Amino acid sequence: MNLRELSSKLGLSQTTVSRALNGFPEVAEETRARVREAAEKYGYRPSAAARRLATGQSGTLGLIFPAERNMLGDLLFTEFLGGCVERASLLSYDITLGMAHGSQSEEAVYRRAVRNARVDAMILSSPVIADPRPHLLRQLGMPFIVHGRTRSDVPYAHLDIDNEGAFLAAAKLLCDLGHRRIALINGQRRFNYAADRERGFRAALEARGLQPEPGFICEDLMHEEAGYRRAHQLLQLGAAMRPTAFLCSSLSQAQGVRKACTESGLVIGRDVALIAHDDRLHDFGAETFDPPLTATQSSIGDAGRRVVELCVAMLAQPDAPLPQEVWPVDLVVRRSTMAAPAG
Amino acid sequence: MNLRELSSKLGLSQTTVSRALNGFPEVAEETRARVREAAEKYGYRPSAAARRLATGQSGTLGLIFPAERNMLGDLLFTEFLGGCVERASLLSYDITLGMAHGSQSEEAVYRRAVRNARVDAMILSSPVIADPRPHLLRQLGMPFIVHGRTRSDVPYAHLDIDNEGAFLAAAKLLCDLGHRRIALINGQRRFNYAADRERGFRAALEARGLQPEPGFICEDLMHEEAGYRRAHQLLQLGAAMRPTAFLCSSLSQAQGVRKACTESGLVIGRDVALIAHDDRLHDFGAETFDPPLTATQSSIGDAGRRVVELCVAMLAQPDAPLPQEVWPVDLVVRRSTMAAPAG
DNA sequence: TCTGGTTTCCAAAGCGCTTTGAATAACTCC
DNA sequence: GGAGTTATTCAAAGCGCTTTGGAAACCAGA
Repeated sequence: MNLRELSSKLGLSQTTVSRALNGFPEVAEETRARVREAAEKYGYRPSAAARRLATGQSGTLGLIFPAERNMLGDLLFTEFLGGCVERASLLSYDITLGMAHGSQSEEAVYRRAVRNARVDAMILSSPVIADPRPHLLRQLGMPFIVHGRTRSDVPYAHLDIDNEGAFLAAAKLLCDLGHRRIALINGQRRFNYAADRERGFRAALEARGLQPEPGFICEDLMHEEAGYRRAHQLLQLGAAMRPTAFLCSSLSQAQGVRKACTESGLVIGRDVALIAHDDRLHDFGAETFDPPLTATQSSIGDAGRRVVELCVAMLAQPDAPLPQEVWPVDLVVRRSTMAAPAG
Repeated sequence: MNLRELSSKLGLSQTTVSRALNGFPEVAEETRARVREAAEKYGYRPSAAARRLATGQSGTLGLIFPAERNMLGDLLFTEFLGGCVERASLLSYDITLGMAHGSQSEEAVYRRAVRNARVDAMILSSPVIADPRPHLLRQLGMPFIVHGRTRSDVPYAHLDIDNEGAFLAAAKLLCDLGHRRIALINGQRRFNYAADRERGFRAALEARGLQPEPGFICEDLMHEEAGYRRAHQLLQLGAAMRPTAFLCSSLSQAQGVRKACTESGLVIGRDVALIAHDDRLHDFGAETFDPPLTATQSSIGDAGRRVVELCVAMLAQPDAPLPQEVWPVDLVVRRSTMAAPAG
């Protein structure tokens, strides 16, 4: 059942039927109701392909697999992706995935994706500090939005969380609890979010007149093993030198830290304070940690949903100013933080 | 630059240019070369939308997020998805993702995806034992291929690994090493792959004249914590009763088992034998386990790549018999298995 | 009754490709 | 040299929708 058949059944022109269905104002409400009813009755579904050809819009957003993959990174990506897909389907958009294969450079992947022109816009995730992709896409004329931020000399659409503010607040809290030797177990420094977190961390110490101890700022992957390894090493320093508090970039890292502490006979929330960033993965939250974890938290799934919303809005209003959102991050105090042990 | 412009520049008809570019035989090789060159020179890219409308094919495969999500489940899905996307892009296909949102039933998601008809075929992952989706899609006239198998009264396209054979072989190996008390830490039983593995496990014991001990067959999630919890519980049984060997459905579970063993003062490969299934995630393999793990292994990423190949082949030859592949699974013996301790 | 303004609907022109059915050119073979 | 092939190329008809530029119908006011 296509538009022509439907309109002939109704005794109306294709124009009118099309407009009735798409909510244009110049069709009488009564007619619209009749058309809607008939469309329902005959199970009419407009052809996506035809609409795409006619409008020049594909109704599709593109997302490229991050060039670097690792377990927890994948997990965060999946959660973000899930949010994107969910909201996109609500807005009648598709999400299609691209990926670098073999020897292809990331740039080539983006170029190809744009050339093939099967997407109306792209979503960029995991930007590094000076990410080349915004410049590239801008040059290629492809609308895009970044999940995160990066260095750029021109404005670009983005949604990010206030990583710097979050880690500033978390580190200040630790300082105010009397901690002087605080370790940061961060994500890999070349990613912008990790750089922001480090900056927040440093600023907090500085504001309290402290300096980070040498070796107390670590960058590593987002998994348990990394947290364990880093914490284990730092705890070897002996009671007078080792950190009394840890600030982690992910719950997984925090698990590793806890494990290392336990092995050293230290109890989180009594001997060692621990704060981590919690991305609110759907099956794993700081409140179910043992002990319940003080955390900076922000749902990465919500971010995916919002990114898609913004992206669609951007396409609808190409001349509107580029959306730029930075979400504040909650610091939720639970039982893993306490005053620094005396001495 | 579209087809009309290009062909007028060449002084050829659109037909000829189109055929030259798409490799039809009825165009002279010399003409084809000329056309190719001009296309390259002017950066001509055929419009996907127009092609879709003209051919009725969308050049897109659909994949729906598994209804149930959990960390390792997501990870396996991501790895599979990565394989799909990689191969699809090589074959000039797109992968679009769908997802259940909120109250929508899984069936509704599939129905909607089909109605919207934006995909040529769908890829089904994580089938349960009697999965309703093949029947549904068949009825809706949507081509599909299943990654895994399920109960069905009609043939359907699929690619699976021989889970039953793998666990049969693994369990036999353990029996032949003298183990009598072997525990199976499986995935959730309602998934077909888990049921297959259990069947293989039971068959191996039976073939050796053994019976599974009560409580030694567990089903659980695919993560470390589950492995730890199950193993910990079984190891409480005391030296004469507890398992001397474990067979796990994933490396993550195996990590948990190792942890539980260590806590009980047992060493893998000396006191307790351990075999796990290794899906060959790109950043985590049984050979880097400590100790290197005897494993049944099969790359889930390769499966994704192959599924896409088969799917595309199926679309190209709709009348060919449905592809049905079941891959044998290697059992690689490493250092985590040894003869059962005496007694 | 006529005018000017709304409201409602329509015919037709694309969008850029594939594909059908033919026409033309080039060869072969008697 | 003409009939019968074969190798090339082409014009035109879709694919199913959106959208432009009117046209028809209706209404109130003069």
